[in-house]
Amino acid sequence: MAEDPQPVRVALLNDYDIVIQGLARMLEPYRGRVHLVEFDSRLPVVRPVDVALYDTFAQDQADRAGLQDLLERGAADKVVLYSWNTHEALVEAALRRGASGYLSKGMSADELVLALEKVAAGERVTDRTAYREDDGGDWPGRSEGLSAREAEIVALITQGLTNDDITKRTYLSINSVKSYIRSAYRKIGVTRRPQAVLWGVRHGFEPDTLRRPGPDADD
Amino acid sequence: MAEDPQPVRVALLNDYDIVIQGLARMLEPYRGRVHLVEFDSRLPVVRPVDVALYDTFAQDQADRAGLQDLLERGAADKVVLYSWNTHEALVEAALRRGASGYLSKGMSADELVLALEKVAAGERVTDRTAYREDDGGDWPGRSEGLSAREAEIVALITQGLTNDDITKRTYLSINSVKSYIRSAYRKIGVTRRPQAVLWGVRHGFEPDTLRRPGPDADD
DNA sequence: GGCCATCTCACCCCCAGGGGTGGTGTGGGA
DNA sequence: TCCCACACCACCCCTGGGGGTGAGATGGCC
Repeated sequence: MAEDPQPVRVALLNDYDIVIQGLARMLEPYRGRVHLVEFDSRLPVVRPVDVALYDTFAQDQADRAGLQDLLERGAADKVVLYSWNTHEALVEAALRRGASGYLSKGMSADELVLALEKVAAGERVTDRTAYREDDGGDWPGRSEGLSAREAEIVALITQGLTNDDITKRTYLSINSVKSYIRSAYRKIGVTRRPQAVLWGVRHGFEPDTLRRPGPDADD
Repeated sequence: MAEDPQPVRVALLNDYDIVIQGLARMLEPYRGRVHLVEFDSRLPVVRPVDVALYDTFAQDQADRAGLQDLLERGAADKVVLYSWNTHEALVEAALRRGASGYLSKGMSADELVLALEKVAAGERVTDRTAYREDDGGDWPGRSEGLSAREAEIVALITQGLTNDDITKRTYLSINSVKSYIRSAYRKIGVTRRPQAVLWGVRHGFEPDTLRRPGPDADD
């Protein structure tokens, strides 16, 4: 490791600031190897970074979206997807669209940092470890008892998507989506979608539009 | 009129401040006869007034609600309903529940002021003039092209009510409710209820919780 | 081992909602 | 007179959504 003494400059991307904050907390112990330069929700990265880490919670899985839209010109040329959706087809689609890596949320923080370093060094890295909630990160609704998946479904409902839209966004079957809706509704105490939307609006499930410097920004 | 030189002290009540402001603008030219003392959204009247004028836009029509809950003890003992719902049964129910008057939004401002003066003088006043939008007042969504009735329906949707709930709140048939929904959705550019809820949240259709002194308050 | 949580999925049934069509009445403006 | 807007209503049909039941897999804890 002595051959790569420069920390990797990283931007964290997701539409929910709480998700970014959770990721930043996960990477906090590794600030000697990873510099957190910028956090962006629905805004492109403007500061120069080595890697943009895009958490796919409740948003495009990069199977359609243009990855280059995530970055201002010159900010970076490496985008890494960080997701719990690790279907092989999805991973391949993202790589075909120019992603420099596709990492599973099932990785430990240590593994994640190592993977970021590899990507910064020019490798293309993929990992499909099964996701488990113990592995760090944060999401809206966690303090209200929602699992990560339930929270993602509620976030997509709060964005106004139909169940069918949600199947396409999450790569789940309609039956799985309905199951998550059922369990989530029980936890948040609603029975109809308009109620769920209102609950989501009032509990931080609307996407943020926000750019913030990370602790290691040069500003 | 020389026999009643004291202006009537009035509080205006409705869950949407824009509705209160519209009503206040309507009464503005009559400030010599009507003192606007307090404006309350979802909070009880605390300042002493002669009459509390309760606009029923998108809320209980006082057919069930306790009118006394609208007032702090000692604030006033006269509540007047101001509504475009003028079914005879509804008027009677409200009077039975202690309302001191039931006034139609179809009245002119002049007529409204006269009626308030009568109520303050101890009379029980009812008016069932047919409603027309030209007659003053304001509502959320007006600048977006919604009629008063369409706006009320959208407000109730934004509050999370089902269509059946709305029939009970508005005294309309389910088919009328659906018709209003159709026309409102066309105007605001949505096709599903969750979208309508989000639109409503973003366009001032969530109820306010607010108490404000009127221009004539003694504070 | 059992239990629980989470993820994922299937199937059945019914309700809530929304598209469409059509209609009546009132009032105002050209 | 016609047209438009608004209020109000009916009926038809279909979609979107949500309740229920059941199942499988994994992992962690007692």
